[in-house]
Amino acid sequence: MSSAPPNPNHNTTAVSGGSAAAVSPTFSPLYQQIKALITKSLQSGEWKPGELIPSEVELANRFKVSQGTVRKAIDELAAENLVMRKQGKGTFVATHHEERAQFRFLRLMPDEGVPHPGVSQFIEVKRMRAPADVARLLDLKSGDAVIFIKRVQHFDGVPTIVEELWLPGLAFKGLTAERLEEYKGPMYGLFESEFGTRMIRATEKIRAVCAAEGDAALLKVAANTPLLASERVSFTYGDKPVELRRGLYLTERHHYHNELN
Amino acid sequence: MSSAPPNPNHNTTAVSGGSAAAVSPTFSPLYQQIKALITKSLQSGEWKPGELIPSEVELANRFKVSQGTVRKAIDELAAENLVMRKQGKGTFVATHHEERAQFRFLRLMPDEGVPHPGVSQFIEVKRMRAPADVARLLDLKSGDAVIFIKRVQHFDGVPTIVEELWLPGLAFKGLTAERLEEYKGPMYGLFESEFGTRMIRATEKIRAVCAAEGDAALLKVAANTPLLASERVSFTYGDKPVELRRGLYLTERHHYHNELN
DNA sequence: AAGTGGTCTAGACCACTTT
DNA sequence: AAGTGGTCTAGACCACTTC
Repeated sequence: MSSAPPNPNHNTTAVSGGSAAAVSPTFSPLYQQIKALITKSLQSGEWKPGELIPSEVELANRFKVSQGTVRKAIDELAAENLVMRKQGKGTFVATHHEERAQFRFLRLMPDEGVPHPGVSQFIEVKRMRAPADVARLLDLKSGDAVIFIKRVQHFDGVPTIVEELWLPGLAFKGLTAERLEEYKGPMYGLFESEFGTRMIRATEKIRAVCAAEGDAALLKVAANTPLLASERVSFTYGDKPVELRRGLYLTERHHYHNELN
Repeated sequence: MSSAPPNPNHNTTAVSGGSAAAVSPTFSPLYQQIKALITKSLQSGEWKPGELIPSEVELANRFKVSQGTVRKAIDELAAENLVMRKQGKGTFVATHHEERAQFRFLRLMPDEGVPHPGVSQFIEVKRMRAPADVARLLDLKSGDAVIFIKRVQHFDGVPTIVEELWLPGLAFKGLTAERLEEYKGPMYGLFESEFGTRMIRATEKIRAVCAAEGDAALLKVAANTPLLASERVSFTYGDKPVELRRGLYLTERHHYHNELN
């Protein structure tokens, strides 16, 4: 048989995405363009958390590139925990409804034994106007509507975390104390399923502080007990901040675990 | 011209490494075997930190595999920060003598401004016998010789970190207070250059504690000031623990920064 | 011009899962 | 048997660096 002609389809041209809109004139590698297109479909909800995305072969046909190029794009998405590959089955959209995803953001581990989910006690849930510092971190305007949540988390019956959360009011319309109370599982699962907002990345600042009287009472410890103070900002697709969480961790029977690579 | 015959060189056979000793009968993917061979050369010091390793083409010839397979092996080593690729130049053994490597393990950042290296004040350097807890973490026997170092680090003239280190005596023979004092730059650079021990990974446990009187005095703060307590174990090739570091961080003008992905 | 890593393609076969 | 991701090969050209 005769060989296929060499195909000089190189990266000075943007991908021609079937009938999709032409890609804007960025001249990044093809696989990065493909990655961006797939990310767009994830963001738009075309493929929902937990679902199977099209196979590599199908995506390669759709985008008119080789399977290897699609593979490299998906490899990076898998490395960023946006999708999960399962040999023989396919590639799935990542979800917070997973054993493994549970402890990706909460790094507080028990000194003894294996980590297991805590029990939430909601102290306060209300709508309010964003203070300046909250607005800045969430990329909102000062005074924009936000939802404020305060809760205590118990592990083995011991109150261990007291935390305050701020969420953009617009994206979390309809989030009430009742919804929170009745929901089983981690809050990120609720945010993902009910509000279509998936946290994919976060930055955290940690300090040591002394427990103020109110927080000490909630944690049932003496005032001035040393606590870990964490300020975490979580981001969804497009590096958009969508949650501010300020937590106080009691580290007498727990520690914050980190891997440095 | 005639085409080259398809080459059914598949992964049920171990790599035949030229004149090197035959690989033990593990049946992992070829690129993992190549990765292990390259790691071995890194560990043995065949290529030293900062040096250029052989090109992908040369390694492919040496190991009798395709360039793509070598590439995949090196890709993973680069992701683990064992080597660094530079387009057009080659692949280099990672080193702690690098701007970028400086803040890979020390995550304490100033609240304002950019991070810059601290100034060390050595309090104590001595040889001693490993207490049980230190021995356990360093994978030594209780009573084995270790080197103990206590120092304070100052940032902008402000004492901010007091830390104690334990190193296996065997690997760090000849490490004295004088060597430490005269050495410019981060300790990991010294360990790498002078003792051939390169830290490649670490695990850290963090808690909040109250400053004891001695530590408070060193940091020039009131006793009972809340401090971040970090216990870090660093590992070299082969997941061998080679450093235990217990630090107390003053987090009044600094914070511990973490990225959650 | 030559050498390096970076991208892209095409095709083969393997390992795993489902039908 | 068919479909999926996983591995491996071979060859082409690009981008960057050095000579």
